[in-house]
Amino acid sequence: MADVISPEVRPARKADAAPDPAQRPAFDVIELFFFAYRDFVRDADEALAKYGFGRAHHRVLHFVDRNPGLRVTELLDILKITKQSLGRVLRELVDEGFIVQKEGEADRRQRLLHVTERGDRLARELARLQTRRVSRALATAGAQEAEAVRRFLFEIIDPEERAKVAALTGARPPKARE
Amino acid sequence: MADVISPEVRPARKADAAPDPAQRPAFDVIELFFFAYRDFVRDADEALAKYGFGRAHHRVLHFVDRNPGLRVTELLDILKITKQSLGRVLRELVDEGFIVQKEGEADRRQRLLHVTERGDRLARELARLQTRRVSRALATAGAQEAEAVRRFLFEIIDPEERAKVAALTGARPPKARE
DNA sequence: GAGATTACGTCAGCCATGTTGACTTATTTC
DNA sequence: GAAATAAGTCAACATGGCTGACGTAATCTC
Repeated sequence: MADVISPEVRPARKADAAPDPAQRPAFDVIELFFFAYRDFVRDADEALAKYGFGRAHHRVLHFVDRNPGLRVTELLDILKITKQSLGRVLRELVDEGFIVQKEGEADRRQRLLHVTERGDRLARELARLQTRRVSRALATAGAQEAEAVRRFLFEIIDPEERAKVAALTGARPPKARE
Repeated sequence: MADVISPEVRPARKADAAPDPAQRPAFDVIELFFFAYRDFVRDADEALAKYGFGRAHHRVLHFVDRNPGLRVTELLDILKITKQSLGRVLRELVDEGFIVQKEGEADRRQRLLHVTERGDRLARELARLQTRRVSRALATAGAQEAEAVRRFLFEIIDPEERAKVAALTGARPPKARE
């Protein structure tokens, strides 16, 4: 391999110091976010592997556990994936007895999603693992700092999505903090 | 489909209120983290699509841009993926002229990674998009609150990884805050 | 009551990005 | 000179996204 060394080289590094601090790239937060998320999902991934499940199953199980009677359409809107993608993982969760679908009483087209006892156990075990990590990370934070973390995460979310997320998580509604 | 309604139903919801608040599941933070990350990567994903690139390319480009002369082994350790996975993505970035590899001077086995002018431009454009989102989210936060966010993200990371991340991001070193 | 719409499911095929395992080449280290 | 290291590559496979096209049952609307 003779052409490994290319004549085209990287220009000298630009100084990180831009005039306006708001315009200086937030490299630190960007990278921390990447590393934090990478490790955040790891606990659950390992636990899920025992069941032959993946991250996609976790998400479905989690939101169904937290929102019993959830409609399929609502779940699609939460996860922002297609019906076909959801279909696969949902079928597996139903087949393995973690989720059941109950016909809607008012609207019999609906297949309202509920976890089984088994599904509830797994969902809570996964939540426990992630809670342990979150609790440790917030252990040294005061109430105000913990609230600052929640607010930061909330405001990273697309503005049009916030009302929905607030309703789901119990976070304060958007714009309600002035 | 006659067996939609299963006899197995979900048990009555357990109250969220556990005795010890540290043991109560941190559903809010868990869910906010999921939604925040989902939207955080979206800006860049859209920009990358124009080049036929994906998230994997972004990660490589980002860390090479930030760490000129990075060794392949180091990059693998940062991304926590296999050599084969990286290989594909890296080859594409090299082929399209975003990254060049330079033989190490001290150790000629090394293929030190550098971005090209073009790679630098794209990396910075992507960083700009994510910085915009981060800046908005931190706009109402004070210095102490912004620091609380960084600390939270840092402490979500696996303890054994923190020293490395601190070195990369310039975050304060682990345990250095007492 | 007929027709449009909605809720849900499914078949088929494709793509991006991860994995394991085996092996090669060049170079450095001991 | 042998062993270890840095990097690359081939092949095969899994997961979880996607699009497009359809089907069925139920509800809504006029």
